[in-house]
Amino acid sequence: MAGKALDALKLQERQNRRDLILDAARSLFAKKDFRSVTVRQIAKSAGISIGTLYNYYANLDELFLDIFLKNAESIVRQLDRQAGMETPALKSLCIHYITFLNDNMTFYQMMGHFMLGGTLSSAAAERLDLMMRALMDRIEAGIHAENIESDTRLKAHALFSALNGLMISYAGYPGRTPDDIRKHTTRLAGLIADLFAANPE
Amino acid sequence: MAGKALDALKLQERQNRRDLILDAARSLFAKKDFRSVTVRQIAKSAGISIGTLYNYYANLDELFLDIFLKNAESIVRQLDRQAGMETPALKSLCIHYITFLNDNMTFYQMMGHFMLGGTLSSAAAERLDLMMRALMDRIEAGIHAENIESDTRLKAHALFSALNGLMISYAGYPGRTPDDIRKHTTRLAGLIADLFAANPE
Amino acid sequence: MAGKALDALKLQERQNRRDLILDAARSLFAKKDFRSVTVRQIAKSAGISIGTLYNYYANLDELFLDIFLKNAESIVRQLDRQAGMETPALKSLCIHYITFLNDNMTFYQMMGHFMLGGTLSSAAAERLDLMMRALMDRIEAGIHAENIESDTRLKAHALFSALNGLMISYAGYPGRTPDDIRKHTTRLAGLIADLFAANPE
Amino acid sequence: MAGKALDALKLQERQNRRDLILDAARSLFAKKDFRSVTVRQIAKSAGISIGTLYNYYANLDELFLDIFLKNAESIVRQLDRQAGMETPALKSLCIHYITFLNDNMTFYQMMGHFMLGGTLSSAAAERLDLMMRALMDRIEAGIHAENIESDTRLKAHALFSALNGLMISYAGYPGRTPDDIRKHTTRLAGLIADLFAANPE
DNA sequence: CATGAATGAGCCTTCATTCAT
DNA sequence: AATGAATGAAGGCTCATTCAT
Repeated sequence: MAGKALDALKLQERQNRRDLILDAARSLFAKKDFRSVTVRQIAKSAGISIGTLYNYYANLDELFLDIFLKNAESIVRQLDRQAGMETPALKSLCIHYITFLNDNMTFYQMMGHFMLGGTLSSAAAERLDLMMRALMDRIEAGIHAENIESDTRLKAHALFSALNGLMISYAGYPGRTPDDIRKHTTRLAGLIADLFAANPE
Repeated sequence: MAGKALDALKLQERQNRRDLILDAARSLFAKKDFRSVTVRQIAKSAGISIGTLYNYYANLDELFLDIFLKNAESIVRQLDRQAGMETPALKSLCIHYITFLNDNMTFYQMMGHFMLGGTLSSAAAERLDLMMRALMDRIEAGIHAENIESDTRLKAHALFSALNGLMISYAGYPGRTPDDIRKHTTRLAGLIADLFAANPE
Repeated sequence: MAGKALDALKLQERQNRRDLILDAARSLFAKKDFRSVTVRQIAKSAGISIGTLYNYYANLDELFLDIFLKNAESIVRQLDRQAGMETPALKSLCIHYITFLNDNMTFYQMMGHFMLGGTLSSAAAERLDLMMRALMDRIEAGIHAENIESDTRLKAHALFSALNGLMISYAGYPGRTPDDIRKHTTRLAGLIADLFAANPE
Repeated sequence: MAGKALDALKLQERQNRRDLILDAARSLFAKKDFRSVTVRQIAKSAGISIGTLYNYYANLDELFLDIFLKNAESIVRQLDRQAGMETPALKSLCIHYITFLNDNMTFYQMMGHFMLGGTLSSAAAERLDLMMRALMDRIEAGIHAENIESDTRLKAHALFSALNGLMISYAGYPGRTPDDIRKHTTRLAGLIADLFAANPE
């Protein structure tokens, strides 16, 4: 029993370390494109050696995936928290999500990285898939909340895509400030939500 | 006057060279992710030296931008050609565009590159902006064709984003073949087009 | 006196642990080149921690040397066992030895490691020297068995070298299977044995 | 024609550079085990950058192979030069070869590296094979010179192995000076040569 | 204009060994 | 005695860009 408790402690300690590394990496991502962040920088920023970092993550992509999934969990939790509290439900959900993307560009960049270019291990691919489904569930729930009954999963896919598309289309638009971007994408998210909510069946 | 003609000739010659390089790069992109293509490979594929390549392009990003814009021109031309020939107009346009993205993943990846991560010179940014506007004009025209009158530019933005989003959300989805992707994104594009065409004003 | 017995027990226990580690390492060498085996792998394979391994061996080279010497003991025992049982004695001995080398490439690679590149402590060097002499004694005995009387130690050296040389010259020869190697080296070992047995004094 | 001459010049220049790198590497090998020599050290010693080194050699193993083959060429030329000039021919050849090995331990270490552990490209394997055959031809010629007619190729293999074996068996023998080694291996080489020359058919 | 050799900072990753617990 | 996390120097290699010819 003591052994079990010890193991739990160790596991906790290990998770703490991983979180430390994760936070260090995230703080770097705030300053620059995540693809240009190096192992050295992350290790230094976390106050550990390079070797130690590799004790916790087999390679950079695993670390990146962990951050991505942490972020995804976070947005899922946020959506769950606000579900049913605001009306209209779908519009509120869309605006929450697009706000999240504006606040977490790294999440969005990583989505692009893993979805377009990445070479994922099958274990990693599964984790990614699972998380995407969880996210999609919330969006589908938002659609249900609008009393839409037909093709809800498909519509969730379409809506999810449409929101994601706002960022690739406008996030780095030359000559716009982050605040401009936020306003524009939020407005467009609202417009898109309305379209989906209108339910022209 | 002779000088002028000579200049024109030179300019033409220069453009020919650039086209040669462009085509070489494009043929490489067909085989592999554009971020993993090296200058050496492009030069070799174009049958010129690295130094010569740099006589025509100041750096890789300029070359990439050129390719991106060439692709954009191409899709604009395609949209112009099919405009008014097929009905329903907007749905046809959307499916054309998503088909183009499926066929030209490099275009899409570059859009992500420039919109999310890139550091463009202001001249380059302007060229990019101009081209995006031209593309947007066609989409707006498609919306007009559905007899939608209000907020057409905004809706064009929303629609453009929604279509782009399909790729980042589903291209590369683990376990799907390119053909699966194509079918799914085309279907979703149709659904999105219908929503926009429904015009619930 | 009780202390003495306890000491002996401890010593025995210690030796058991060393044997455990040795066997783990050997089983790894069967699968891959010994230079590419890591401390971590050996520890894991032995079911102990890295730290514990270092309680029993000051460094990797000491472990390697121990394995080498264990292997050497083994071949010496084999030669003793078959001595006088087969005729012609020398040829039989040579074929036994070359068979052993084919079956224990690690032994041979380690011989190369220690004889060509290694930096041995003087204690280690002495252990190595002792074992080589023991091996040489058996070869010299084989030469005596052919009624050769002159320069027998020198001839033992020459014969030992000649047999060792078969491996560096043919093991790993590009395009040959392990079985090809075994046949070729065995045949050559027979030829060499005949030359030494011919005794042209 | 000018182009051809220019090409030849360039080729020559390229070869000069490779020779420069080769010599730098060789001078390092004189001081330490060739496996512990690094790319950085070789580049520095050759007065060039790391990148430049890689312009001439795709990887370290290619460089090592080149050095090995250069050395092999050198011993082949030496054997050709002395062929027929000294008697007894075979003994002289053997002593020449063993002297060469004593003077060029790196050659011997590399032989071990490529024959035992190396991962050669097939092109490299072919170059290696060709050179080994050339060397073997000389040894076979030496056997012919002793009026031995039967199994000469096989005997060449055996003799070649026997000589190579002298080094792995004695080159690093603990407590011996290089001069001790040289004397002992030379003496044994003579003994071996006599055995082969005795031709007990 | 064309060439392509030269550059070298920078990349990710490995691994024998140590030492606080 | 046993542990295994931490270390960090060192490894081989890449590649956009420059510049002397």
